[in-house]
Amino acid sequence: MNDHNEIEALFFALGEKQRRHIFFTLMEGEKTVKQLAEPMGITLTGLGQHIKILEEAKLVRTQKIGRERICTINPEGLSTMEQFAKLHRNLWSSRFSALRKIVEPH
Amino acid sequence: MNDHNEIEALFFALGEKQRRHIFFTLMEGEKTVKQLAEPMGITLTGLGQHIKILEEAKLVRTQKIGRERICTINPEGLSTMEQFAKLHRNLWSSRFSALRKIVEPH
DNA sequence: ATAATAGTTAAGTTTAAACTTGACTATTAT
DNA sequence: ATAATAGTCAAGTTTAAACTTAACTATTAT
Repeated sequence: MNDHNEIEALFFALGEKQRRHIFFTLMEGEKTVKQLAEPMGITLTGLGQHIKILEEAKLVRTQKIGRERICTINPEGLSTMEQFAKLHRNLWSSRFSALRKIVEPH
Repeated sequence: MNDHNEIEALFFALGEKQRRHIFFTLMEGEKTVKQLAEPMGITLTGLGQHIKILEEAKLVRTQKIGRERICTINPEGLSTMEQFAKLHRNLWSSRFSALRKIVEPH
């Protein structure tokens, strides 16, 4: 399943506090690697590693303009997350109502 | 913000491979701590620690019946996740369309 | 009553992954 | 041309959190 790896990458990426912070910062508008790293008190290398993980999860997009890398939100990740949550909530509740039919027959 | 801590707990919980596996296993039906731990090749203690984190994230519910602890899915976590994804996707796309208005005025 | 089973708690160990360093490239500014 | 800036890469260090052990409680089975 290709879909499964996408979900794995998504939860892995947002499972880390600093990456969640980067994501929420980018929600307010695009930023360079430098602009993200500085207020976090983290090296450019460290930030670059986080960005790569967020990109793999399709939560962030980047483009290199001149010597700087501009980072923006990629809505695809959030969309995948919404689909996932919706699907599994529905799967579970249909299973639950099937159970109710057995436990409470009439 | 109370809401923010809920999200933090949610992503932290699902950010770990073993906990995602526990979650997907419970989607198929309720299991005891023992039943979850054994096929994973992990101690009851280790599993108990994961379950506690999943409970705090409202992804799992447990009840102790006799000497065993029954674990089931708590749909509240998935619901919170869906709301979160929907809200932020909308926030971002409204910001994006505002940007398009400036960049492409007519 | 005793043994076995299921789980819990505190404390220590191990490991994955977060983070840094140092050497490097590419771009922009002086 | 040179210096400064922004970022990258490989390799090593550090840390958070995953995991275990050992001693314990509570419940069920013999």
